[in-house]
Amino acid sequence: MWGVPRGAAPSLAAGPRRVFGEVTPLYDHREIEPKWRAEWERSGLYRFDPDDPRPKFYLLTMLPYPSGDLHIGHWYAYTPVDAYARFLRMNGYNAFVPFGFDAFGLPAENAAIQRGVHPREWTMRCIARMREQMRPMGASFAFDHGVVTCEPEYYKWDQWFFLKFYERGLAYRKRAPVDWCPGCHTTLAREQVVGEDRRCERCDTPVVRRELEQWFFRLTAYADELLEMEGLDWPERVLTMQRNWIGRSEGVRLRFPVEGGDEEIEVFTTRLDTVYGASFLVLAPEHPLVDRLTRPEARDAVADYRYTASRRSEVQRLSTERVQDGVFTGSFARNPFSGRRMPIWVGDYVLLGYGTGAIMGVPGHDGRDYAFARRYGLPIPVVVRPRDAAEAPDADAGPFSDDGVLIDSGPYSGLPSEEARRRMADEVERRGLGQRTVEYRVRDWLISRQRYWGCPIPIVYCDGCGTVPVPEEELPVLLPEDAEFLPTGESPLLRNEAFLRTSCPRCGGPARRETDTMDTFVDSSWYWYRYLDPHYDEGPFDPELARRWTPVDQYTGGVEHAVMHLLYSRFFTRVLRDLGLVDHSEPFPRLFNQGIILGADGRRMSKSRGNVVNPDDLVERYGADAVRGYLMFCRPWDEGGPWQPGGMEGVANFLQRVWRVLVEGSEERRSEGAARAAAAADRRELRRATHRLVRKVSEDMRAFRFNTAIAAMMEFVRQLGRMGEAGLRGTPEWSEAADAFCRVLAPVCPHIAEEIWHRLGHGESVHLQPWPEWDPELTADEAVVVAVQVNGRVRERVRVPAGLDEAELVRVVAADERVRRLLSGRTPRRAVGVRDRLVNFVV
RNA sequence: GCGGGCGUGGCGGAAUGGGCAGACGCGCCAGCCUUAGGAGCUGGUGGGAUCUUCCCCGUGAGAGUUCGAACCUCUCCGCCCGCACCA
Repeated sequence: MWGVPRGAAPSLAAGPRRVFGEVTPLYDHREIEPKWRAEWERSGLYRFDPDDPRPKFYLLTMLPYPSGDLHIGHWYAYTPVDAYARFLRMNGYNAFVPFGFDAFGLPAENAAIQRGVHPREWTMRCIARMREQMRPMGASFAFDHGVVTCEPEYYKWDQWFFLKFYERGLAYRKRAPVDWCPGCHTTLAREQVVGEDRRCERCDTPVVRRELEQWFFRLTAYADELLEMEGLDWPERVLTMQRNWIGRSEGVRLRFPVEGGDEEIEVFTTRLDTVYGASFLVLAPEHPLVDRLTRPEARDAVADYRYTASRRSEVQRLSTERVQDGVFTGSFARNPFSGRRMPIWVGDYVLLGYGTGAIMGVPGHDGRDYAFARRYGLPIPVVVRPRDAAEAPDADAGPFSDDGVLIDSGPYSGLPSEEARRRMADEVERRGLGQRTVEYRVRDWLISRQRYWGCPIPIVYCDGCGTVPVPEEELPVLLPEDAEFLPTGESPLLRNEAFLRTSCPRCGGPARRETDTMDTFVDSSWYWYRYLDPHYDEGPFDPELARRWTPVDQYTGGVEHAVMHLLYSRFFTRVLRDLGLVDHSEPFPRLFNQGIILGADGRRMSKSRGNVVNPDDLVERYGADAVRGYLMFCRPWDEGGPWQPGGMEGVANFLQRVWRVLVEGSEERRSEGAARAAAAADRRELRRATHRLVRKVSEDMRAFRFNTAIAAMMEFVRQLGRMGEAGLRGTPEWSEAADAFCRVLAPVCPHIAEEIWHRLGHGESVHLQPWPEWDPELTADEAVVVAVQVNGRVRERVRVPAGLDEAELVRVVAADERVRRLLSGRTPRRAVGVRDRLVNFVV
């Protein structure tokens, strides 16, 4: 029943083997892996039951975009998730591990343009293919709970959320300078523009600036709250990235009166302590006051400058070391602290989108202002000196931008920066010049995309009523199936009359639909709630299930989503909370980032580079269990790196050995006859090894240290093989060892573990067994070898009873014959003992 | 520039409440088995000296703390990642 048919080609890793002159049965993954997968599917082994009374565990992995081809990186991300899920179940948890697809997005639409396939069909084919490629992994995921975000029954609720956001003023439309990707023919959120040369995160094309009317989600309303991350068990760098991205800074808004009128210029500063050193003001070129403040004689120069600046943002700023330039408006303001007359300049190193779009120039204490002042010969007052320097720093030596002690600052002279800021802010507020404020770097989330393959924004425009939300009962606003895909770069929705033309929900008159679709990050900002019951139709998700099953207990995924997806999801969850839909603020209290596997050449895997490692080939050759095992063994899960093709063999050999020791070995014993009487000491040793294995694997699995867990299994099997030779087969200790080993192997290599489990004579699946327990008593050594050091150098090793305390250990070791010889009569000045480790004699 | 992380054999990596550095695996070497082996088994494998033992040097570099440092402190060097005119 399990011999390899003569004609069948055995897999390379499991070549025929001769024992006692005949071909013996061998481990053939091609036979057992499909067999067990079919069996698990048939018996519904991993069917999810939300009402199962065992403690729940929601284990979630970021849903992938269905690119159509699974590569080894996907396996690297998902295999440990499956192993951990199996581990949890064996530990008594009802683990929910759904798997879905982030199915809207540009590649499908581009495929439609290039190959004439409808995006829906393309996407569904990709999903089918990826599911097919996932199958051999034997993953215990709840695929039937996996949402596909391009399904109307899903995106209907994106639209529903949009309406809720709109009602609360959290979704709004405004005209603003936005980032446009010429490659993708759409606007992008600020988070999707990367690098110092500002490229599109998807296609790497440099973005350009455009002034457009777009929909935004008011993320900034939650900026402060999103900064609260205490208690999140997340990788430090992700926390840091989010903190930096939100970029909170405390400061003061301060108004400077303009000479000869009643205009005022408001600036934001975090360094109010330097206000006596402010010698000029700079406005962003787009600042609304520029026109009014520009004197007739400066008009041409300012207009020129603004034009150049506007072009500059469209072309790329190639250098970060660009000079700070600008132009004088001809107007002056007065410094309300020093009384100094300050020229008002326009400069594009000042950004309209941050603070007030205007700054006070403090060249003595800010690098950019310094460069600007130098360039245009503006005065450089020095008003702060370093704490430990008695003299004022020389203005020619460059700006001093640290905190220090104030000088030449009227009544504030002599105060440290921090205290001065406090008192000066009091004065600002007292005199009505401005107030303390907090500024954030994060912007509202631009969600409009000028593309077809996304969730339509449920808004219509009526000549009479203006912007009108689509009523809830009319959702979903369906994407028209009959769209035409042309390489014009324009959304097909713009030319689709049937979609475009509608009637106003308010007055019934003719109206036009919004043609922008939503950023696909909207789809992925709440999907884990929908997973619980993907076909629920009374709301976006079943609130009762959400109450019991969320937040997610453990989230895993790539670090590339550190700001985008994770920030949006945290924002969404807070809005859901404020809508009364969930009772928590953080969707993912625990996050783990797996590393990225690169091509063997050390570069990112891509078809164009030809360095993609295909899991199908590896599975065919070595079997899914070996591939799973190797991926979990090759490095710590949070580390990535180049694919090392050679390493596969090691795990394949390990599984061969497992088979030989546990399956073939038992045959040999039967054919050889009775086992030799096993020594009692060996039997104790075997139990010790078994219980230590269980302890080690339990601890490592819990902490996601899969590589060392597997190393421990490898060591154990080697030892087990030796024990078998020593005649321990057939003993109760052997049975315990084989039994426990099968169970700890099961999460990592589920197929072979199941096969061996059954061959050991068990009827029920190994995956339904409880995780083995270890007895601390049994893991303890009876005797240990401790190192004997003299002056910190190992000179001898001595076997002593385990568990001696420091004093006893030193006494026992010092009494040893070889140690006495080593010390040769010298009396140690000191002896340090470390239990079960070493003794150090200082002479 | 700011922030986060990391430097251990030929390679991936073990070992950080300071305590025998290099677990486990790849590769390499030797032996066994074999008609054969790109299979399997056994053993060896940081560098140097000696070739049996004893010894010396070794965790990016240098210093420090300590009986004892890959681990703690300081300085420096290098690499990776994120942000980058944010006032």
